[in-house]
Amino acid sequence: MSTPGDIIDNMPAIGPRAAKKRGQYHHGDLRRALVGEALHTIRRGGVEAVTLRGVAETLGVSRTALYRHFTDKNALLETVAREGFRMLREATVEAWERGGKGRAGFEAMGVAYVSFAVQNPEHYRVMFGGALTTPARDPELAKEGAAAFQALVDALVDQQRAGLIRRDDPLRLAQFIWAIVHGIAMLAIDRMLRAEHADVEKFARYAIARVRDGIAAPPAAHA
Amino acid sequence: MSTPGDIIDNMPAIGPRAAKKRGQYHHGDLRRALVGEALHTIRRGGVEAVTLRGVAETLGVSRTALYRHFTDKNALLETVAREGFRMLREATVEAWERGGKGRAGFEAMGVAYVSFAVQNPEHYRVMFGGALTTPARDPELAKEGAAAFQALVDALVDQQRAGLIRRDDPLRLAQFIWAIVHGIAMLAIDRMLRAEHADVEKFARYAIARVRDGIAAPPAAHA
DNA sequence: ACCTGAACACCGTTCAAGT
DNA sequence: ACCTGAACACCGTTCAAGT
Repeated sequence: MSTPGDIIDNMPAIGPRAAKKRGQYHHGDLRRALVGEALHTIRRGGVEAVTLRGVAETLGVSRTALYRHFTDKNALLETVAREGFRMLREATVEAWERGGKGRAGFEAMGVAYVSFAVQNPEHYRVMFGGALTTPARDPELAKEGAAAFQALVDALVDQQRAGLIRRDDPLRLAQFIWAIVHGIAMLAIDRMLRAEHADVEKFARYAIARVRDGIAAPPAAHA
Repeated sequence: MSTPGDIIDNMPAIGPRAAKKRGQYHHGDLRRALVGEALHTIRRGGVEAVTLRGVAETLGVSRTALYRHFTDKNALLETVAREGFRMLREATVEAWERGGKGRAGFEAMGVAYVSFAVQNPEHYRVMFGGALTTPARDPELAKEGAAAFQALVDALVDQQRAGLIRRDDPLRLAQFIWAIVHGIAMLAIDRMLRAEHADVEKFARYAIARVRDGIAAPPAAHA
């Protein structure tokens, strides 16, 4: 066990550390602190390790203080998931652009997607995998998820314009690609890839290469 | 809120069905009954709906009777997962064979995989998705999972021999295909496929067609 | 507004005891 | 062998009360 409250240090800090004195109100942005602590716990031990009581105690706050900022535990996890989609989008878009777009950029984008999942397995599982009680999705979460997906659509349209990819419906194409990287990510996280192919990034490159052949533009039989 | 204890009334009351008389031992195969009841509950409300207390009560058995047949709750869920892999293997192999193997059979196999997942979403989630506490996998579960995977490898090798598919490492190829159908299945289960492509089977056929082009044997430039 | 402690209705699991 | 009830150490959430 680490000392309680050591992640709060990431926050801009209102004072030396953020710990509050017993009996006083919480210092500053409890909402932010709750999300940060939940994410920290998720990284260390998965969603199942998150208990409202534990989070509150680490933050030096009463067990029910959370309900001032979230309707319930699920709402807290939804916020964590939302943050994950934002990070995923930023990682993939940056890879796409730094890779110079086109073929190389697209490969980098795919690798970045899988890498994010493998490096943040428990966080990724909260985003997908049904850890959320999702009868009615949080609209903010849906929006962030849609934005991440849109980045992929944009990259595909760009390549279609450049004549690199067949001109199928971009949404359909994007879902196809998404299913592949998502499948690789999930299998890798669940440790279901054989030892020979445990190098996930390498495997991702292989997959992207194979898919390339499948979605390549037809051999230029234009008008 | 309902009055406490009124759920017991749902039981057929000690007669027609297999319910046992109060105070007596369980009729026959309690182990089987536990797995069946757990699966039933999973289908209706997901893994989270499974409580040992609830399962026991439905079966008219004490809350701790389960521990005579399973080391803990996780062991029960592992058995449910194992059963899922067996069903998945049977469904895919049958599709492959009834489809006449080859191209058509392989497409049928892929569709069967995704269909199983979509028709048994909560069961599928127990098989993957980390619902299990899997620090050390149940060897029986691993075996059943490997058998399901092997069916895919076999189908690929068969097609390689028939010159339909490029002669890459079959294991690698199988993992690639698996990632795709798994990705489609998970996204479908999580309701993340757009309305336009909500017809999962159709979408699966599209994906398989695109992948076909990527894994096809090179245009016969042999010796 | 924001926080608190006590209380409620749940969990999985252990254990001494019964047949 | 197989089953039992009581008990233990947990949960998320509600609620009247405090500042």
